[in-house]
Amino acid sequence: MSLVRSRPPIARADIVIRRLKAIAHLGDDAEALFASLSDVHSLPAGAELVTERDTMERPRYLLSGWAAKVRWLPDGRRQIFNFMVPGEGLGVCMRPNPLALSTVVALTPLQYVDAGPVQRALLSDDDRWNDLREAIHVASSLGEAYLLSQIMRLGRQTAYERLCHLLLEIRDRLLLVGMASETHFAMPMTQETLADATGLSIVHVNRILQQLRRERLLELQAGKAHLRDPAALAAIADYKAPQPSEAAHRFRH
Amino acid sequence: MSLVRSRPPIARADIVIRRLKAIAHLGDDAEALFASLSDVHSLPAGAELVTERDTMERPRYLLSGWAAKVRWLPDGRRQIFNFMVPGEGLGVCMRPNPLALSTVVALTPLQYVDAGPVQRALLSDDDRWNDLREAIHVASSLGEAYLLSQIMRLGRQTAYERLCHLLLEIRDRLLLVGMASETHFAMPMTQETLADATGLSIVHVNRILQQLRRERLLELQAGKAHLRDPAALAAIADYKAPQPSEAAHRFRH
DNA sequence: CGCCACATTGATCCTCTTCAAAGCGTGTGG
DNA sequence: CCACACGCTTTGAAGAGGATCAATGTGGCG
Repeated sequence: MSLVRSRPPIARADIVIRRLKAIAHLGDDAEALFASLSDVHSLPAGAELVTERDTMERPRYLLSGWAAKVRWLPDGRRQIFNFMVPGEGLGVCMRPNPLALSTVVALTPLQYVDAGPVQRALLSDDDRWNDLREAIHVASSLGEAYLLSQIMRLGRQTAYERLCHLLLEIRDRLLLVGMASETHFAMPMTQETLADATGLSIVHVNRILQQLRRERLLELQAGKAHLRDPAALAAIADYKAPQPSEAAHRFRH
Repeated sequence: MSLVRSRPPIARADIVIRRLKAIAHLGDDAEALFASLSDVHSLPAGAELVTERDTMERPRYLLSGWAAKVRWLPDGRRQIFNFMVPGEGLGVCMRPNPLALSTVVALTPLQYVDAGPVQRALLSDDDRWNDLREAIHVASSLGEAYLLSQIMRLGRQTAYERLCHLLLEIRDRLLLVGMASETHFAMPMTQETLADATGLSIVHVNRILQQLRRERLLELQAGKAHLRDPAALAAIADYKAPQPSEAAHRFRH
């Protein structure tokens, strides 16, 4: 597991602040806390950030690149539970998972920052961090919503619907951190990755993507996604965006 | 939504205590707190305990009967995210979900108890409830593990494997509260319910159950399940029980 | 140039769905 | 006590969605 500590941290936790501000209210103290995070690490594609059943190490925030929470069956079948996009946290929670429930794999080269200070703030009884706790709660709730969407896709949607739904979810997650527009975003995933996320075969993913292309609903090439008709895609997939901000308003008030 | 308050509460929260003690260490204070819960309600089969996107009301513990967290697609397709068996909690968490992420439906007539006092203890800053917080954390972590198992089943397992896996998981969850032996437990579910949980059609569930019966791996009739060869089932499904207790030991120490 | 990872295509197979009907058990009303 | 209805299970036949196998195409890169 080759950890490389970048001396002058190019990537900063700004993206994390952006995300948390998008889903909750974050005070100046909390913002300063994130801005002070500087223990940045890099990993190559394919590296494991976390190994299933290991004790969860230090909490982290992804600054750049993509990761996926995965599990394998003994015969090699792989399922992706969830993606991690920049700005999202890993093991940062009021409930520090003692044992990792899944392996986390880098899908691309990535950078993350150690969130030890955030974790300490969370677990302290200092009221100054109440808004931070709220934001983390909302983030955690969002994470659960993503898992439920995944179950819905896998259990009751067709291949066609699954892909539309997943792409819309990814767009919205990138939208939260300012890395997407309504119609365009970077998606550096192979079709194999998409297949492991949607529970399909590579070949079938390829064919469905071609269909979506033919129907002028989607372009997907060179790591760039272009949703040519987001409304149509949402109708196909019965896609509804989670409402984190509304949740934030009601919490603790 | 006909709520019936039973005057002399026949069902007590003993089963909740039993479950939490099985997955964590629970002090006398916490045990007394649960024992004092007395606001018991009953619901008929088919009633909704929680409606998706409603604000989450009072936290509860299921005392008897079965429930399921579900979501529907517009055309009527239904997916069950997770079951709830007696002893399990709903909305009891350091993170009180502001908006319910799924509808919760009573699969059988059931009883639950209002857990307002538990929630207040959790959110207080009284150190006396630290072990309670730990137990709730472990329970919440277990809940997430069940969601991940569900994703694995739906995404990458065959119908045959899914049913074996799900039945073993249910057995273990009932085992936690003393409502199952290694091989026998009550399972008052229709095949339709099983289908909605496994993402299969009713007809196919029926055929797979028959196959398991023919192979002398399983009996399932009159609401009773009999796993005739749990080891073989586990091998088929690559089933591994979650380890909540080990987790509990490491937490906060 | 040649290698490698990834995308694409065609053909065939099979798991699972759908549709339709018939059995079965239980509770209810006449 | 029987008739009937209703919910659930079971069975058969046909069809579709997706998997698998195998090969070819394509682009980046040492």
